[in-house]
Amino acid sequence: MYVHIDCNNFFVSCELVSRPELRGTPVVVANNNDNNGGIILALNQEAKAVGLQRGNPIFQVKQLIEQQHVTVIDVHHHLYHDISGHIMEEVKKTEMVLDFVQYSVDEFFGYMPEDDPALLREYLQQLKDLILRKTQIPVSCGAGETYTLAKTATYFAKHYPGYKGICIMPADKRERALSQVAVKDIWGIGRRSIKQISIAGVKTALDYSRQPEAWVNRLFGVTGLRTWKELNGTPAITIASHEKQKSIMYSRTFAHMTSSKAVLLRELSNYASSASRKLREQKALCRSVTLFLATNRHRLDLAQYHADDTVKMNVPTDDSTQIIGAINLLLDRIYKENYQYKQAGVILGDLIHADSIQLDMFSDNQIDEQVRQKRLMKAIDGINQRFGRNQIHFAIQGDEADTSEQPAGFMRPHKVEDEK
DNA sequence: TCTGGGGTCCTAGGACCC
DNA sequence: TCTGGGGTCCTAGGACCC
Repeated sequence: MYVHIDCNNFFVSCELVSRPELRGTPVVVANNNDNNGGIILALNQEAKAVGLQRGNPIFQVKQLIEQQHVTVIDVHHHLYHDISGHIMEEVKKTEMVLDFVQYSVDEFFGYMPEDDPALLREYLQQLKDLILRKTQIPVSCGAGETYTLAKTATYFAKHYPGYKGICIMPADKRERALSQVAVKDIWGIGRRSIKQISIAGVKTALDYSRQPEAWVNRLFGVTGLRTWKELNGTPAITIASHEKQKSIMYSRTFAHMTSSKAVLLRELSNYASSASRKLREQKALCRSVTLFLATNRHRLDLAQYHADDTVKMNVPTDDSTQIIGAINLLLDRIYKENYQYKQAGVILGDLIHADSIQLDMFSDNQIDEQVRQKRLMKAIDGINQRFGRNQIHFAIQGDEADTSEQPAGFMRPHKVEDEK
């Protein structure tokens, strides 16, 4: 059967690893917390119990947070990325799950060549225990005949305490289970489709699965059809592995708006640097670099401007120097003065696996140059891994480069010249 | 005046997911 | 005052080709 593993309240669970004293108290993770801005990105059961919800803007629930003594923690995306990778490794090492792939930062899919519900439950319990022991992250697990059914099983595991975090949904229990899932809770049926679905009197996942194929196809196209097949026990969805990822994005909403080109360039150079590092981690190369800028869409009193542009790379690259260079060029092309920018980002697209590059396409000089650059990138990544993120970086990234993960007591270099 | 029948590739926008 | 940061796939329409 297909299996699905979902981390519980993932961002908060990650933060609680280093702050165990907060266990049992309401905790939320939010972005741009220092500015009192931002929204709730994740929360634990205790925080849900006092009435908070994912997506609440902090300023709207300020009072509730103070009254209920809720701890608000700033988001640390790379911590979650690292812990996620750790879980991935630990599960892979057991060799209990085939085709184990990461679906999102807190979710995994795989396949277990086993039909017996009792045995499956036992295996998943072993994995759940292992993950908790090795990473201190609690997870919920589901198993079913397809990815969609496995994920639905996890939904039961999370919502009904009786399952104790693990739910197996064999074929003979499928219809009964689906009759208890509202159609809005089906994976693949979004908000926009719900209206049309309710008009037809479809209320549960079972109702949906029993609609005629032609009806599903007409209203929701091939994607709706795939979900329909999966609910009926026929695998129709593939989960792409990490190696086949098609783009890498790095973007941020600023705590404070800026119209300064210099500030944007510094920020974007940092994003380009982080995105390039991710690229190298995945052993991938990009063939296009995109930059986008946006003003604050909530500020209707201010002039609005959204822009993006892309450059194609002549030679596929994972080189920070080249990617930062492209960003420089793109910013020149789309930057306009007199706008208050709130958000900006970098997208590396058209990814290919590094092995597939053909070196003999280039002249000897280019190969020399490429080899030198590769060594440089490797050295930079090595130093940063050892001494802390962004300890060594490009001058254009500025001295305010992300310092959030530096080991305590380690001094940053003061002069840009030193870093060369 | 009348204006084919095929194909590919690219892009923008929409819908979905976490 | 203050409203996230990632991703995927599908479709329609335009440019271009024979």
